[in-house]
Amino acid sequence: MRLEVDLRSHVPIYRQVIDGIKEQVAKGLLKPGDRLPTVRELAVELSMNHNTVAKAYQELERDRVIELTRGRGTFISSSEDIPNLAMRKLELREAMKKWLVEAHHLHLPDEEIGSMLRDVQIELRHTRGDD
Amino acid sequence: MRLEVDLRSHVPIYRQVIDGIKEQVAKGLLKPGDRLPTVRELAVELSMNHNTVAKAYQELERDRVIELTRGRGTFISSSEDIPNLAMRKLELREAMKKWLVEAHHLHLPDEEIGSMLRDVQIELRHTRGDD
Amino acid sequence: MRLEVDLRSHVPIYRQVIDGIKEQVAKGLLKPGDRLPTVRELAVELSMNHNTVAKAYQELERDRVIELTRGRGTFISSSEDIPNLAMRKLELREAMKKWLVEAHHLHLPDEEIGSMLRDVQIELRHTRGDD
Amino acid sequence: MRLEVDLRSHVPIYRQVIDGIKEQVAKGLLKPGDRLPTVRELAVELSMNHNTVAKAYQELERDRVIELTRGRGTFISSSEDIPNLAMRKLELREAMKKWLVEAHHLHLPDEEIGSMLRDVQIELRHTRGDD
DNA sequence: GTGGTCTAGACCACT
DNA sequence: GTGGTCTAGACCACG
Repeated sequence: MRLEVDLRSHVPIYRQVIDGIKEQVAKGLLKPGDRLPTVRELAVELSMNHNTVAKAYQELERDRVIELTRGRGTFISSSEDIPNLAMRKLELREAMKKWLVEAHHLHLPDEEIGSMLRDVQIELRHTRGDD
Repeated sequence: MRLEVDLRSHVPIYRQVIDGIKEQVAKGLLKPGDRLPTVRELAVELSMNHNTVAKAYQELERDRVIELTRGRGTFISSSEDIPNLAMRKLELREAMKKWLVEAHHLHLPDEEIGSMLRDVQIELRHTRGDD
Repeated sequence: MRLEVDLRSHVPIYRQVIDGIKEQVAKGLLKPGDRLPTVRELAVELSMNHNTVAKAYQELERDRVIELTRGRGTFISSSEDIPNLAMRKLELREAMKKWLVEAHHLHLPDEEIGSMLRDVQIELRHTRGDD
Repeated sequence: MRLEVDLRSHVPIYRQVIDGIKEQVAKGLLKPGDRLPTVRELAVELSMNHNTVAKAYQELERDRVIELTRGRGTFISSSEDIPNLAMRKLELREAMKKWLVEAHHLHLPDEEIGSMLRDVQIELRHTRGDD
């Protein structure tokens, strides 16, 4: 499950787990139907409490990224519907504004922002292998 | 000092103050040499604890966005050097990655990402008046 | 036995089986004396563990919806007596209160609640063919 | 805070807390802007762990019923927007269907359904005092 | 003093 | 053996 968790970070651990799994889905390393480790397996693997993993899994389920079933396990969702789409698009715009403001303070020219963005897109796609 | 602070947001208030001021600098509404309200003035204006404003000012000074001079006041910095440039570029890249991962989960096509980028850039520049 | 079971739902599978059969009885698709598949047949048909189906049948028998007779099979009950009637009416009232509270939080006006309720009644009756 | 929690019920405690608070809001006993007890106060009052109350509060915040702010407290929300409205309406319809199926199995005539509906609506409104 | 997170360890319902 | 819930008790960031 190659998840990196930084205990010193101020980002909550369960949040890092969520982000890591979402990233792997975006990269195509995890595909619909794939089974995730059990809550307790992943907890041991990442040396954390199972409640922390469970919290991450529950939020991922709310976002329809995964499907949790008692007694059966956890799977990457194939669901197409996206909860709260409109609100999340607004939040995405706000997030973009924040990093463009930061880029301005770093004196980054637009071309460098564009190329950095393309770089990261390629990094995400590369693993996916569909560029 | 038109700063909008949302108490309902989970983003800490001092962070919202920092982001708000950085955004106004990026937009050109605040220029090098401009004087900022004192900690206590701004605290009253935004109806918040002055410790909160002080914390925001301290972080802005650390980032060389503003300059605090005892007795004279607080001014937008004209300094050209950017502390921790390399590290902050890495963080920017990470922020972009997170953003793109979220965009993927919202099924945002590349064109929409591009147009959103141009939109927000224009929004930031518009106030600045240098497009 | 057109039963729809959603593994993603947090409603236990045996509960979904119970509700599905009760719904078919309410719709008149299953009538007193009709024979149900055996536990194992239904388990195969719905691709689930036979323990799960057995648990559903047991609860249905407790509620006198079906009758299990060893060796002969399982039939929709023609019994008129309703176990725990008083208690179940109280529970029904509680359930109604819960969805009225939810309706309030969705800002649904009373007329919409009423029309939604009539809609569902018609949906149930329609299959029954006695409107 | 007159919340009744039944430890013997199979409904999770945090869920009972959520439902209880939603009911009080629907009844008008809690109004926008009203302050709720702190997580720890309510935990003591209801003799449960503060984590359980926190979980309830967090879900209530996700549904925009309340607003949580670190260091300030918890308040009934005045927000008008309802997350996931469409999906929740569908769930409400499903709840009604289940309810009507159960009512059929209890041989409840339509008139009794209607009168029960009015009864419960009045019970909810009565405390609110706007009938 | 507020809510947020985390751990350790327990018990339960479901498959 | 799966996930879900709960308690007890700790520490942290925020205002």
